[in-house]
Amino acid sequence: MNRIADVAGVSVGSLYQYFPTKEALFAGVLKRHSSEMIDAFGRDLGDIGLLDVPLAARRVIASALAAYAIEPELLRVIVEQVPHVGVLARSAEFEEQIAFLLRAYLEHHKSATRPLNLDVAVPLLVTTVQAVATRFVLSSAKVAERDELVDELTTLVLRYVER
Amino acid sequence: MNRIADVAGVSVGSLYQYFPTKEALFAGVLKRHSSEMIDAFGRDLGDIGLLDVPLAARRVIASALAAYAIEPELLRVIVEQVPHVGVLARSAEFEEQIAFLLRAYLEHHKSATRPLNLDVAVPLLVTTVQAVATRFVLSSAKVAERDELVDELTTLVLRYVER
Amino acid sequence: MNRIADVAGVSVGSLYQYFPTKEALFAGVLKRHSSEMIDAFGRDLGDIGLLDVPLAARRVIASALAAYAIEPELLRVIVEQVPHVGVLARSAEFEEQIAFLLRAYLEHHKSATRPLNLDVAVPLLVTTVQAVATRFVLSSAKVAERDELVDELTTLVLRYVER
Amino acid sequence: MNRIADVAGVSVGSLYQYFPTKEALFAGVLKRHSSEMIDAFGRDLGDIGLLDVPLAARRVIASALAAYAIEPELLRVIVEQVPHVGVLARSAEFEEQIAFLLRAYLEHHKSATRPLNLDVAVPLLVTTVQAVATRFVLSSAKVAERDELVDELTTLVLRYVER
DNA sequence: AATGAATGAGGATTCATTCAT
DNA sequence: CATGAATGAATCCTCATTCAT
Repeated sequence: MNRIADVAGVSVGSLYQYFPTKEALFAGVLKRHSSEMIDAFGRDLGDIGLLDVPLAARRVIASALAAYAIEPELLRVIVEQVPHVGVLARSAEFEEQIAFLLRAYLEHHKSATRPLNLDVAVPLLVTTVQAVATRFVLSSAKVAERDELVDELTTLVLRYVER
Repeated sequence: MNRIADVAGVSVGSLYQYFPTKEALFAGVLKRHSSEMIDAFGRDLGDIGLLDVPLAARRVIASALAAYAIEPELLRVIVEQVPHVGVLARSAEFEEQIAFLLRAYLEHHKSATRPLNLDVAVPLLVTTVQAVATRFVLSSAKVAERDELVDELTTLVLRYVER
Repeated sequence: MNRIADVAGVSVGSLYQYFPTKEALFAGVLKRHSSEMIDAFGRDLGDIGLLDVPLAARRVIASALAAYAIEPELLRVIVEQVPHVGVLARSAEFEEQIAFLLRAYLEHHKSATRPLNLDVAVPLLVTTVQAVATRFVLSSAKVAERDELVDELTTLVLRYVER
Repeated sequence: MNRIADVAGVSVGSLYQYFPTKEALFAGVLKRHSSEMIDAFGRDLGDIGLLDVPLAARRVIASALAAYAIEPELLRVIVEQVPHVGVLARSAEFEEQIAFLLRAYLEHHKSATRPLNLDVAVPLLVTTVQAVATRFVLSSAKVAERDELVDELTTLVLRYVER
């Protein structure tokens, strides 16, 4: 906390005025990161209502990947250094959004997909996207490779839900 | 380290005779866990040479999930508490095994699958299985749900690779 | 460090705010002791410009002995307990002062002394005074004996340099 | 102690069979060093009965210096690293020998010297020789300089006792 | 006598948190 | 509200010593 205060250019005391605890501060950082991911995702996504399913899927996946990449250094620190925060809790809020969106979408296009148990399929797909996205960002791969990865992820998802 | 020694029923000094450092001890635990996962996986897998592709895939996935589940409490601690060890590195050895096996299998059955860039497809699938397995174990879901999850994962994988 | 903090009536943490390391604290104590010896010596010495050589020599030697005696307990601890600090380095700063003064004095009164190789004579005399002074202080001899010792040391030095 | 045992090629247990304590081991090393100094000194000294006083003095001083130099590395460790052993106690035995010899010599040649308080003069001279010898050895000066130092030390001593 | 694994008190250092100014 | 010196529990690690084999 002292080091953080130093870098932030304030005193420890001030830091504690805003965050009663180290964990609270971490939670704040995580929360802000989640929000920024959600915002970036929303902006990037645009209006997918007019797109057909394959294109919409690709757009969603590309936007999700982009969202995970907004702060690579922070993501790395979160994944590698922050204890007490399981992978599951890391970007919880963002994942909930994606899950909510995906579930709504799949329910709405029910007739276009094979019969799915959404309680299983949705977490499965969301976990997959989250894990692949995280690994991609942390591998610091070239941007060029992102398109190919998005293609494959899209294929994976589409083939899975297809009739 | 003192606490660990206490619980282990030995003195700190003895602990340090076997592990020169706290990190060394952690590394040892992780290594043993990896080995046990690999062993369990190998035993569980049995001979898949005689099975057709769908059954083989299901068996591999089921065995992998089971491997992740051999020590749920330890997996939870590893994922949630051990800093400096990214998700990616956590069960590195086990993942390498799976990746190696999968790549060999896909190369061998090349003609039975659509054309795949294995440098992308293999990490994609391995990451997926690892993430889903980890989440499943940590969610402490009932065993009954495992079969359904295995079915879905198998479907996901098979549909992804098939022509 | 904990014990020192206790005795000092502060917490370990505070101690570490002023001395980042145990060695730093030791260095600080040694430095202060050196400074105090130098100050005491300077005060005690007064103006020896007006004195003839024998009297000046006696005054210098007496002041040096007095300087070594300002903190007998500390001197004992320094000599007997502090490792990594050779006798030679112990009161390095003070000795340098004495050496500097002595060399200047001998150069200035060159004509009054026999020809001397100052690179040998100065360390010889300084080492002698330092060793005799230290031993005297640590022997906890009565003060009465100090005068006699000063007399003899003065004789030793004067006879050594005189024509 | 473990490290010492390793280097010595024995087990800690064996070490403790010969030295009940770390301090006892140090004492043993110191004692042996003293003895070796005494032996070397005796051999080097030879028969000074036939020499005149100046030559005898030079021989004694040269032999003393040589004795301090028999194990420079050990002397350095003793002086710089061994705590709980004051300068005074370091080569106690050897110094006692020198002191005994010097006192006997001065008493025997009483008529050839100025009147001396041997209780002051003997410790003074012995301390001087010991300090100068130690500093000389630890300064790792070239051997060539030893002769000059011996000359000066001899001059210092002879002029001090001369009528 | 030799061995060396086991012991555990001791000690240096860190760091989240408090609180008087 | 801000400051930052003070706090001290907690933690990692060392090393002299013991003792069963």
